[in-house]
Amino acid sequence: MSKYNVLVVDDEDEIREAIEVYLRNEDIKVIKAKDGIDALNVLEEEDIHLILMDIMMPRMDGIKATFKIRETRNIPIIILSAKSEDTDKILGLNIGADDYITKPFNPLELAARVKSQLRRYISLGNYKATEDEISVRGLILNKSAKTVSVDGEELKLTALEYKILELLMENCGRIFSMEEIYERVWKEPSYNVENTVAVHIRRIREKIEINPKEPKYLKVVWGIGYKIEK
Amino acid sequence: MSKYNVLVVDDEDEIREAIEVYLRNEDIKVIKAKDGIDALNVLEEEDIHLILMDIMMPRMDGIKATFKIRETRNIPIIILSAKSEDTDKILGLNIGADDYITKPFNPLELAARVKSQLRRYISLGNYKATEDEISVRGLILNKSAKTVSVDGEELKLTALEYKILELLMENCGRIFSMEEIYERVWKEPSYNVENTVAVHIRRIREKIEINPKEPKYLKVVWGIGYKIEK
DNA sequence: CATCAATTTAAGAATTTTGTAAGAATTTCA
DNA sequence: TGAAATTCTTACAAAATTCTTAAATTGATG
Repeated sequence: MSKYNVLVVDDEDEIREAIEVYLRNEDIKVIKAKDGIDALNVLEEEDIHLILMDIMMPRMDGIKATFKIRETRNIPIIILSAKSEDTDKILGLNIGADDYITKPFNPLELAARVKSQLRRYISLGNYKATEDEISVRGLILNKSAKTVSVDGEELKLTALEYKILELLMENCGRIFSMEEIYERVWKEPSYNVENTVAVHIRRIREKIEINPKEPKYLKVVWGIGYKIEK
Repeated sequence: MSKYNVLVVDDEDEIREAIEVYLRNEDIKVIKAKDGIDALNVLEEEDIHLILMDIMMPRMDGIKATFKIRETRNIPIIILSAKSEDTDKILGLNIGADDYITKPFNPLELAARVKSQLRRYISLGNYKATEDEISVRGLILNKSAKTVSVDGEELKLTALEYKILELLMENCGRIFSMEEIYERVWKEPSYNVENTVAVHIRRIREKIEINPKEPKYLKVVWGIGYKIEK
C-alpha cells in the first residue's frame, strides 16, 4: 500500500487544484468533488482513505455531508473552512470530523495534517471500517439488509438479537462482557444485566448454532464474556 | 466504559489545572504530569486514553517524550505549544502526534479536539497498546483476544490463569516470587499464598507444557520464584 | 381492545472456576 | 546423608458464573 486516495470536496476549482499540487509527492492521489452529493457518489465508486471537506458548498454542504458519511463510514474527514470562529470548529468536530483547518491554510500544515490522519487510520489497520457484509465460517451478517444467514440459509433474528450479533461480529474475536454488551446495545442501565443478556445469547445461539449447547460461533469465555470465534 | 483518562503533561501548574477544569463534565478524568519522565511513569501505572503534551518542559521535553511513547504505544497525543510557527507544527505531527493546539487555546476548541481524538480512538476499538501479542518460543499470548496458544494450537485458560501468565509473559525472563504473583494478580491478602499460587502454576503448566514435570516455558527458580524462560 | 410477538424477570439447575488442605516429592545445605 | 525448606500434586469443597425454563410484562397491530 503506497498510494492513498484523498477526496477533496470543494466547489472552488482553484482550491481543489491547489490542494492537488500541495499533496503531490506525498504518495497521495487526489480525487475531486464539487459538493456533498458528488462526494457521496465518489465514495460509492472509489476506495477513499481520507476526505478534505469544505463547509460552504451548493446543494449539500460540508456539515450535512460529513454527517451523512459518518452514518455508515469511518474514514478520516478534515473540514476546510473560511470561518474561523470557534463555534464552527466545535460544530465541525462534533458532527464527526477528525480535524479542522481554516482557509487560507498553509500548504505544509495541510500536508502534515493529512499525513497525520492517514498514518493513524492506516496504522490502526481498519480502513475498511464499514464492510457491509461480515462473514465468519459460514455465518454471514449483512449490515445494510440487516439479515443473517448460516450456510446459506437465512435466519429470522429479532431487532435486539441482530444488534447483539452485529456488535459481536463487527468485533469478531474480541470478548465482550455482559455489562459491555448491555451498555452498547441497550444504552441504558439495568439491574438485571446478567439474566437479560444470558437469555438473549441463548436465543441467538438457538438460531445460529446447530447445537446450542456446543456453540461453534458464539462462544463464552468464562469469567470474562462472549465472543464470536474467528 | 464511560470515563476516559486524559494525561496532561505540562510543567505549569496553572495550565494543568485549567485543562482539568475545561475537561470537566466530559466524562474525562484528568491525570497530571510535570514533564516527560513523569509522563512515562504514569503511563506504566494508569490506563491512559489520550495525552495532552506540552513542548517546553524541564528534564524531558514534549518532542522527546512523544517519540519515546510512540516506540511502544499508539494512544492519541495532542501537542500543546506556545510556538505557532508551521515548522513546529510539522515537527510535532511527524514525530507521531495526532493533533496540535497552540497556546493560548480556546477551552471549547480544546475540549472538542480531545473528544474528537478520543472518539476516533475508541471507535476504532483498539485502545490497547500496540504490542498486542507476546511470543516466546512458540508460546503466544494475545492480549486483546485474551487467548494463548502453543505451537499454533489455542488453549483454554481460565481468567485467573490467563492473568498470571500475562504477568509472567509481559515480563518474560523476570522472576516473580509467589508473594509477588499473588499480590499483583489477586490484589488482596491471603494466608495461603504458597498453596494457592502453586496450584495455579500447576494448572497453567498442565495446559501450556507438553510435559508439566519438565516445564519448557514456566520454570521455577528454587527459593526465589517463577519465570517464563526466554 | 384483543392478539401476537418480543422482551424482561426471576429463580433454580448446571457448569466451571477457584480455594483449601495435606501429604508427596524435590532441592538445598550443613 | 539427613533435616529443613520449598515446591508439587491431588482430591474435594466452596464460590462464582453461566444456562435454562417458564411465567410476566411490554409494545405494536389490526
